[in-house]
Amino acid sequence: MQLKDINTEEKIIEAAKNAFMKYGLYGARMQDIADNAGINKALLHYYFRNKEKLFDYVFDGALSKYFEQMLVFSDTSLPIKERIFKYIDNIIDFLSEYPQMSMFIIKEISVNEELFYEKVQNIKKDKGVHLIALLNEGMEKNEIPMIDPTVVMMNIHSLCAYPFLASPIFKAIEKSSGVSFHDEENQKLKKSVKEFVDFKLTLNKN
Amino acid sequence: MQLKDINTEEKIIEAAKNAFMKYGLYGARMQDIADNAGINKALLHYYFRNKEKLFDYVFDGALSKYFEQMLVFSDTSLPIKERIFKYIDNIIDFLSEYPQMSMFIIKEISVNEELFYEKVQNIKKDKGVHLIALLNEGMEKNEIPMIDPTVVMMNIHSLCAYPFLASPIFKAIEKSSGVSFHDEENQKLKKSVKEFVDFKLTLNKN
DNA sequence: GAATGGTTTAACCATATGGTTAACAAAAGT
DNA sequence: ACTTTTGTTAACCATATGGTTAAACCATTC
Repeated sequence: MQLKDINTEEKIIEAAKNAFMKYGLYGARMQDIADNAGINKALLHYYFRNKEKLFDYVFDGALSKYFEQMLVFSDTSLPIKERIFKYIDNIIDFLSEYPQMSMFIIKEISVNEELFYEKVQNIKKDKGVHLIALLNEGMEKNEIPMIDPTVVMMNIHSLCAYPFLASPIFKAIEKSSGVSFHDEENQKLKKSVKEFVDFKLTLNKN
Repeated sequence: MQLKDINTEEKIIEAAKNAFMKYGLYGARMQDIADNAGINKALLHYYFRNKEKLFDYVFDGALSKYFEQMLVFSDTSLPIKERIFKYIDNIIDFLSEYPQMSMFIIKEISVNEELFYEKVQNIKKDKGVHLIALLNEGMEKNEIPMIDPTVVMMNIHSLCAYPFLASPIFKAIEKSSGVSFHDEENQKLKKSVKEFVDFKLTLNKN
């Protein structure tokens, strides 16, 4: 029974994840989720009470996983740049495994920004420092050169995340076949982002 | 009458744009679109026949505008790097004016990648060269150093587009107040992307 | 004023949608 | 073996949804 219990709930979560990622909260259909989970629709309500709660559960899980990749920013045993490098490795590996994750988060933000902001404060309260704070710390400690932390923060996140979001755009527009994100492409992407970080954050350039 | 005719159609398109950008094809509601356009719902069908055709009209318009920003890649009166710089100016100005545009395109791709691919071929057939071809041309002409065109193409698009997509993420996660994209922020973003292009594409680095 | 073409409206339609309910089945507890 | 608890199902419900229809309205032309 316990095994069965977990299987039904997990089936629902998996199907819901796919549906919400693709169609969003308002576009996803409960009957479709049930069909894809191989269960009766009433079970969605038995386990998760309503559509919104199911969505919240799935979305909160996605956000938590996303923030986990940033924990390394707090790792004071590493120098600033190492932390950033490690984050780059983390986030690219993570997004390669869950390519839809950024899309999911970004899509839902555009629908309900205020709710998102609230969720982030709740989930993030114990998730360590952010990249801007880290960059500011690096400048104070003279570990990195003077830069605009906001712009560099945006640049780094952009370089890491956008390729996964825009992979189909690249395919269609640039007729590029090299954007399927296997290990080799991930390594290239990581390397290029780290080169950028070196370019921006190496002290001996000044 | 002609004036009146244009106004109703434009009202519909504007309201539809907002709704589809926010909720997608399946999440947006025709009654909401009509309400926000200040018209009777039956008019949506009178002018655009059905939801999908209305969506196609809006989405095709968005794609066309997006591709217009890339026309500069074909401008053979400019050296390679100038074309890329001009594209950076174009796309950042464009996305600053229509911040939801990338979101719209990316969101819909994730729902229907095949249809998107088809549309791109249709719309793009006379829209000039792409960035990868341009980078390859630059390397052949020895205007730029040897680079991986796919990776650099991804980097440039990422740096230009992601900040507009992820602005609310940055606000919530990084508690950054400097991500509202007025002229000053745009100039900073343009400058940082061009610095990256210089870093990657300047010959005397080799 | 009547005819014409275009625009707009309210009512209507068939189906879809998220959610509820009662009955039944299976598992756990005594 | 019986009772209680948990899980599942099919049917049902009230409302929402995209779309249709016929009539009314509007503006222009003759």
